[in-house]
Amino acid sequence: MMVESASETIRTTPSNQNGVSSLSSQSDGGGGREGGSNGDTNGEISPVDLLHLQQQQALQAARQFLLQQASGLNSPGSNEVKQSPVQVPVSMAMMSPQMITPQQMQQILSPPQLQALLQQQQALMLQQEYYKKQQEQLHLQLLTQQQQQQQQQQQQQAGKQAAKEQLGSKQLAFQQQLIQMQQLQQQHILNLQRQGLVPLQPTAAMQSLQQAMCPSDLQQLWKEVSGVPSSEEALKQAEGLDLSTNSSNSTSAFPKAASAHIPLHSLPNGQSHTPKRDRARLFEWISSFTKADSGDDHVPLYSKGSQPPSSHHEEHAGSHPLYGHGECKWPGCEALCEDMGQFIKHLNNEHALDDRSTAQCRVQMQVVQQLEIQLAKESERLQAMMTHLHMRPSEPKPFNQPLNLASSGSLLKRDSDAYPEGLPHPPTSAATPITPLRQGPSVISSSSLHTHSHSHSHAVGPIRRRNSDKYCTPIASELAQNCEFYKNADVRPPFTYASLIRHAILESPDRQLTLNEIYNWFTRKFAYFRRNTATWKNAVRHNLSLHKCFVRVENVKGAVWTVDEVEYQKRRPPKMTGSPTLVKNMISGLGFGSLNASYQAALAESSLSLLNSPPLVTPPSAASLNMLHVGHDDVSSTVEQVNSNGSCSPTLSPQQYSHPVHVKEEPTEVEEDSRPVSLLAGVTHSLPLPSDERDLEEDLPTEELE
DNA sequence: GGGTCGGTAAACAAAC
DNA sequence: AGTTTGTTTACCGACC
Repeated sequence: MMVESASETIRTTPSNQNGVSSLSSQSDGGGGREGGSNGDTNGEISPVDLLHLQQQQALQAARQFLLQQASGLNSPGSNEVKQSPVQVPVSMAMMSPQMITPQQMQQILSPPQLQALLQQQQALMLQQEYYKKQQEQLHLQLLTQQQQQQQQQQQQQAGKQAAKEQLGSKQLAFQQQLIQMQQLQQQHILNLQRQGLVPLQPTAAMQSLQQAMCPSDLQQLWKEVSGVPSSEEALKQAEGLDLSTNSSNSTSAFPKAASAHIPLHSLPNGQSHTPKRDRARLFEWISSFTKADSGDDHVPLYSKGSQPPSSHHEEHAGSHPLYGHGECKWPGCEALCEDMGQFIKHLNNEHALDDRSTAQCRVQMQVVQQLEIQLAKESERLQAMMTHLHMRPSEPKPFNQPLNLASSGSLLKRDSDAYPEGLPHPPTSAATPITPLRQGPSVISSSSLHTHSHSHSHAVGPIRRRNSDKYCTPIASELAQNCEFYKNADVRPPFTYASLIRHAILESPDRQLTLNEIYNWFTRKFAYFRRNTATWKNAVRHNLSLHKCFVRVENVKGAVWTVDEVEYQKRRPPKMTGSPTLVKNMISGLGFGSLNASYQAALAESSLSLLNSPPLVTPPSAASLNMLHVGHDDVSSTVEQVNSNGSCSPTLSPQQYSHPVHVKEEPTEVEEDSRPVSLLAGVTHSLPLPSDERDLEEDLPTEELE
């Protein structure tokens, strides 16, 4: 890594897109320096820098995250959901955080993971701030209240006993609130930090809600919930005892939800519309709602204990949906109640029908609604996935048909078209936080998934992921899913230059590109390649020349580069030619023998992120699955097949299209596609891992054709 | 420890 | 003349 960073600072080129390459600059000491001219190293902060920064933060979070995992940290008082702490490959978890460099992190974690971490961290920071404020406010209030009390006591000493008592009790309540607040905070922070691993928690739910709603919605919602002091509350406030409202934002009742993003816009109590007016109407509204959609109790979300759902708030003999583990499960409450009786009392006292309660109820309904929507979506997706997969076994060796070509493939293809050739592509949304929202959940990036063992050793910035490149990374799918990410985040893509180049070429309409077009493709697709142009361009050229699989073809207009698939395949020597059984074993092994654990972890993770990820985000789903089976290297299947307008016959063997030079024809490849099978095979019979996984990839195809 | 592979640096030449 | 493109060599680190 030293080498890399050093070299980066030293050379790099200013040149940018338009191929103004910089090779020349290398020789002349003067011209160099472009690093600066690139904008990233210069005084002002470029979008890229911002991204960098954010990535750093995310990485920090990731470290923390891993540390927690390693230490088996699990939320203490937590919920039923006993998530296994291992959601990340063990190897990663074992690493001591200090040993993980940002670059390692980048490579260890898939882009989606990074995104998630980033988001988490941001949310965490915001929350912490929020809590801090809350606490400060509470303390302040406590103090002032004490003063008031003292004054009152002095003034009207014996006088108003009653009033005093009232005050006292309120103060008590207040203190209790403070304590609760702290508890909440701690717990919530824990939750947040652990969210990547433990989904389906109140926090997660709230967060997803937040994310599902636009900030303004949330603001309004929270204003309604908290910002608007009711007439009674106003009174309390006069006494300095207000518990439910806080100066600026949100309420103490729902610190969790309020925190994360809202603070950004810190709702300055601008318009407190919807005053508590007629709570009667509110109540009506609510009850109509509950009738409408609550045949089922959603409450369980908040009841850590497994209380059998009892009909609406009816206090049942021994159980109540809002009561569990000696705590009140009213959102944000968690007051301790020794027994049911006490709880009922508490319920009636603290959560009576008032504005706050109704508002909270509304929020809860929103939460439920969101979750239901989400659930419906996910269910549907699951259904589709399952049906899709179940069909798989029937075609055990259909080479190439990576299951989901349709989805990822098409995506990918179009994507390329979207950009005019040679366009300088301004760092699109680089200025924004990595644009986590869109890409979302692709979660289990193949790389992360497959990178099990030695993956973390790619400490070095360089792509250098042999394994992934070889048999783990389906560039096509990975790119398809994370194309936005790579486009905007200054993260090095986990692919080798060769595979990237190949991808670029195959992705092109004619399956041939000029050098400059290749450059453009790189810069277009990867923010990372918008810097240090001299370096990577040199690498590209180097690769083009070095690898036989890249064939230079003289064209009318000059020279273009094409891919000789056969050669490309040769690069990795096929070890086992195919005994079907062997192959089969390999496949299964490939799919799951080695991946089993990580695969499952990834799966869990994916579902997790699903839950956590904002709906806005493209639903994770299919995509992630896609990667799983398309898990072969590079571009391959997706690109080829889809790209060729469906014209490509899946059954073609590499040999068949071996004309190096005029490529453009029907390409190809069948290669790796056997992977899909692997998924199934792996699932059904998880065999011991094969010795060398990559072989499969390449060999299969050939043999399959027979 | 040696081989392979991928990334990087750099020298050089030919073409533009 | 300067730049781009292409080739080649060398070195390093990671992985096997």
